[in-house]
Amino acid sequence: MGRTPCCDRAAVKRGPWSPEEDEALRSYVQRHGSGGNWISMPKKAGLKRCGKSCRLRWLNYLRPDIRHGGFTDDEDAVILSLYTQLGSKWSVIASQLEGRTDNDVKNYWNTKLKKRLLAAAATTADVAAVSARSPPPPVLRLPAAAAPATAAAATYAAALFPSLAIPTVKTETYTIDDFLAPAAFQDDDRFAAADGSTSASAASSAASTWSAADNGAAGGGGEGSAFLLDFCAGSSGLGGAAADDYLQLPGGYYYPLDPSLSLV
DNA sequence: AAGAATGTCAACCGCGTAAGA
DNA sequence: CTCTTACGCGGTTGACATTCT
Repeated sequence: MGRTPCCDRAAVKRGPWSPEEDEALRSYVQRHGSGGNWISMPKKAGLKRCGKSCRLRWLNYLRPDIRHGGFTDDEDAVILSLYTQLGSKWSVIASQLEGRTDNDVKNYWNTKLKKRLLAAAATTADVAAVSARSPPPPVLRLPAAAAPATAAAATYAAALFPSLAIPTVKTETYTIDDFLAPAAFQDDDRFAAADGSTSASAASSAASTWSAADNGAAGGGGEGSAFLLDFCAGSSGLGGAAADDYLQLPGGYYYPLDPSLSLV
C-alpha cells in the first residue's frame, strides 16, 4: 500500500531534462507563469513531464535568478549558523541566501560543509573529545513544538570556526523542560546555562525528568537529559535593537545580522 | 590503462499541510 | 466539518564525473 502517485508514471518522461524540454518549460513559464497549477501546466506547455518535476526543474535550475556553485565564506557562515540554530530547514536557510535553492544548500551542506565541520572537529582536541562522546556529530535537533534558536549551538559552531562571526541574542529564559540538547553538549562546561550554572549541572538537575521517549527530535542518540538554553525568538525583547538589524524567519524567529547585537 | 572508489548534484519520492469544494 | 487536491519540503537515490589504486 502506497500513496497514490501524483501522475501516471507510465505516461510521463522521467530522468534528466533535455535542452528542448528546458526551453519549452522556460518559455511557457515566462509567458504564462505556472498558471497557479503545476499539475496541468506540463500538458499546456507540451511537455510529457509530471507537474512536480516541472516545478522542481523551474525552481532549482531554470529560474533566472538562480546561482550555482561557488559558495562564499559569508554564505558558509550563514548556512552554518542557521543550521546549528534551526536544523535542516533548508528552505529557510536558502531564503536568506540570494539566488540559492534549498536543494543547492542541502547538497552543499551534505557534500562539503558538513565534511569541513567534521574535519575541523577532528583537529580541535576538545571538540573532538565532545564528538567522540556522542557520534555522529553534535548537530542540535530542536524541539518540534518550539524550535527556538540556540545560543549553545552557535557557540559550538564558533568553537569550530573561530574566524566566523556567529551571533546569538538572548531574549528570554525558558524552563529546563522546554529545551533538550544532544548528549554531546550536556557535560561540556563551555555551554553555560542562563542561570549561570554550567550545562553539566543543569543537565544533572533535570536528568530525572527526561527520557529519550520524551522528545524524538532531541537527537544525540537518545541518552542524556535536558539543559537550559538561551534562545532568540519573538519580536519583543530584542534588546532595543532596530528590527532592520534582524532577519525575520518563519515562525516569528529572528536572526541577528550584526554580531555586535549578541546579548548572551 | 583500467577498474574501483568516491564525490557531486539533479531528480525523484512521499509525507505534511494549506486551500478550496 | 470533511474530503480532495495540489504544493512545498526534506530525505534519498542514481547517474555521471573525477580521483585513486
